[in-house]
Amino acid sequence: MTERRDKIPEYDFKNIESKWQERWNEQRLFEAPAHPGDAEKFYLLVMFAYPSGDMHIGHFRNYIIGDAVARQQMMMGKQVLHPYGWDAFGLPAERAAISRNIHPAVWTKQNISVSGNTLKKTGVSFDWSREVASCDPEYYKFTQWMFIELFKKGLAYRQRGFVNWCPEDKTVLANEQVVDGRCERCGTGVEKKEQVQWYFKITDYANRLVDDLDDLPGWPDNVKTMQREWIGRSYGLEVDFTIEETSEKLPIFTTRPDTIFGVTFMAIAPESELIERLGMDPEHAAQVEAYKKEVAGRSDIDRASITDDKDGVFTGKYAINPYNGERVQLWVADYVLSGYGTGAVMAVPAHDTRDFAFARKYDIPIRVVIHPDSETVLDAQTMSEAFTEYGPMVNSGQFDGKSGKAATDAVSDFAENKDFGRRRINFKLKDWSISRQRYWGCPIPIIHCATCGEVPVPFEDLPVELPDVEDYHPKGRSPLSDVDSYMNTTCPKCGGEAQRDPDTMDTFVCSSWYYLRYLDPLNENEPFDRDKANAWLPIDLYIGGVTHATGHLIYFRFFHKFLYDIGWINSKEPATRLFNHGMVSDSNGEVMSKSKGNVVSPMELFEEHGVDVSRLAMFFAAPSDRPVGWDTKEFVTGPEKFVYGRLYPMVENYRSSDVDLKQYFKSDELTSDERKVYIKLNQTIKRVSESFERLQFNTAISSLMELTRDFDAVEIQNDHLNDAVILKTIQLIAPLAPHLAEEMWQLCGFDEDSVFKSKWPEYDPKAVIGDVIKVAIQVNGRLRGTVEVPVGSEKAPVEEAAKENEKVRAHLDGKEIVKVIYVPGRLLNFVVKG
RNA sequence: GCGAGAGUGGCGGAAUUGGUAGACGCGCUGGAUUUAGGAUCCAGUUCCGUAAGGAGUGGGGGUUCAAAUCCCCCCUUUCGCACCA
Repeated sequence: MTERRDKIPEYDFKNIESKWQERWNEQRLFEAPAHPGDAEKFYLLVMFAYPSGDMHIGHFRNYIIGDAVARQQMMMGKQVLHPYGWDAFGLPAERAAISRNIHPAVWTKQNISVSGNTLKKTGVSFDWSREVASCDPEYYKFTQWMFIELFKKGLAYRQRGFVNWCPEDKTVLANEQVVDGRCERCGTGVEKKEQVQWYFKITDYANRLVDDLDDLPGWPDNVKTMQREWIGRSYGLEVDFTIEETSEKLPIFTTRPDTIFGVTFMAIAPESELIERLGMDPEHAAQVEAYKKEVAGRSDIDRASITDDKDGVFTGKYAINPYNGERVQLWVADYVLSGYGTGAVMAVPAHDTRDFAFARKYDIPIRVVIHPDSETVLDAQTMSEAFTEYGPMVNSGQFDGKSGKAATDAVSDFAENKDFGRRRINFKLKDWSISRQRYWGCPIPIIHCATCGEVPVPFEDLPVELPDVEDYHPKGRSPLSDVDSYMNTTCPKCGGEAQRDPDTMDTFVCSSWYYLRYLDPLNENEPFDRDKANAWLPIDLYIGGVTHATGHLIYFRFFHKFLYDIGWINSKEPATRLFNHGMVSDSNGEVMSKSKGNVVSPMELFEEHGVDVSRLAMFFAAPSDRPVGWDTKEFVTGPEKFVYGRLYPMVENYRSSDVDLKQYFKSDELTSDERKVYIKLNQTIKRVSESFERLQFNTAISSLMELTRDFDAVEIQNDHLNDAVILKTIQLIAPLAPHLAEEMWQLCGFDEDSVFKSKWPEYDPKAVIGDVIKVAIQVNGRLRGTVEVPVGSEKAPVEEAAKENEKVRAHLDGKEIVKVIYVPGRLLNFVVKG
């Protein structure tokens, strides 16, 4: 090995990496044209990142996965678009800046530069000419444009309502940003607060967001399931009950109309305005008031944890069931959510778990109206839990005997005919709250005028620039509201004195359309040119973490559909294939964090082992969708030996035979060793190509290791074959170890053209199976030996050969052969008796 | 609690989707080289057994000539949802 290394220049990764990075840059190898042209297009997108201090090893993994795909697609002849940018507005940047006492703008800019440098050092094939940062006025000008377009269509509206308030960050959070009742960012318990907020009416798109998931076969099922559940569509019936004395209607939503004769009480949410209009007597009114106060003091965390213990208070009032005219008690109960359905429920203790618990606690009657089947009879007195399945209706007058869908339909039809009810679809998904009372975000482009109301800023005046303020600290109201020069303006409509909206937008708004801006990043007049955008859309592969399943990935589909509706793009879904990469943790499976001191920086890795060895090590550690517990020594050793001991030294063996890479070799022109290597080569091409389709680069690398090992083990006389193996190996490894491959490619004499301009190898279909094949011989399903037979052998000769085998014979002796099963090219199984 | 996924050597992980389980790599053992260490190379490495042979893909059952792979029950684990009427 040492003698070999003397002949070729040592692999000096530092110089070689920067050499090729410079060259790619000069040649603009990764810059995509405005239109893909005649070649098939491939839009590869990795989720852009928030620019924190520096790149994490998890980012490193994410980007090299995309990079490998991009480079291979390029070699497959596609016109690839692989852009990158920065999700630069938002709370984390602002909080970090505050703790360092640096202005968020300065801090963000610094970090974009630091992270950008690290990224450039990894040699990822991003088209940097399309780089965007969501905090640039040229970018957020069009975030504001998006807002106004939504506003014009009535899909952006302002409303007073209960919001999730994080007392630590002093801002409102979207439902998606509240996890287990806590702020996703800082972990503080979220409070309910009433406030005027801007909302995007994403619920208008709820049906399509669910239905169109069926048109996304390239999305992982778990993400689609999560989105379906998050949107939470349910079909049911809205029925108007009536409040006894006031005759006010009390609509409720139910998915179980077939249980409506079992209603024994009603419950309304403590937040419901209806409570005030009930006309309760003073005693009950006081109890209800006390209960409301108590509930208001409960945090979301408490509410979530008391799932078993339901409580509530009786109002002293009654409601009438329109089906049977019965009067039932009306309660106020915490377990009724004000934000879902009508904020009131009909309670059927016999057939609903929650109602059952409540009824038992407060001694409310339980009435059975569904039986499991016609034989089994339930007894309300002795039931230990609610029966929540479908079955024939009983005690339900004219509906008795009907069950399941027929029952639901009959009961629903009845209500619709009598006009006291209607079929309805309800969603768990709520409108997207986007106002943030923070400084570092995209200003909301609305002017509040006393006479004209909410007036959008005219396009000519966009962007509404975020003013440079002294004090950007959060104080519970937007810091912008204290900046008079910003707030005071004139109404674009009437010219009178008016005020700007003081809030900024949730960063998820900024990240909902960035993939479109990449398609025309310098356009000053439009968010993007329609032709350019449609030429590249949809995204062919979108790579990112599962964490965004119910947040970003729903918002971004919503935006895409909206833009489709208003005629800006002609695809209904933004991305045809989604890939979730696995996370990187430390070797104990723990998240890397500065406080634990277990952070592995990609830069350290590059310094010590070079970018390409680091890449190979990461790829080799696990398939891309699985988590990796990173251990530098364990993971790097193998790939490093492979590169220095086997792969790179191949170049020294190159014979400059001027081989045509399209040439296939015929059996009779090769020795048997050569034939073996040729077959191995083609099997490897096949396996590596398949590995790329599944993004399973670990198996790609292992087959390349096998190929180089087998190649080293034999003497190759045929110069063309020798060189073909070397060149194709370089091509196959190129997307995974790009600098190394370029260097080797050049050492083999390809001075002019990048290996990425060469054509991805195709395998010789006649050479993926050897001429001779090993067939396993089993007796009663257990392996007793193997025989070598020519490819395509019939059963009889294989059976003959098998019987020659001593061990096999030993197991056949004295037994009766009942059956012989032959799987051509695989195995032969004797089934024996006795 | 509900839903989805996963469980294969000491470790990361393979297995053409029902057909020779453990590819490839790490680690380990022995040997070669070396003043020594490191590095490198060769051989071995699922477990029990000197061997013949047997057992073996979380556990138990089943289908099949043949199961890591398909079916049923259970255990463990990861993730998501968690009063959605």
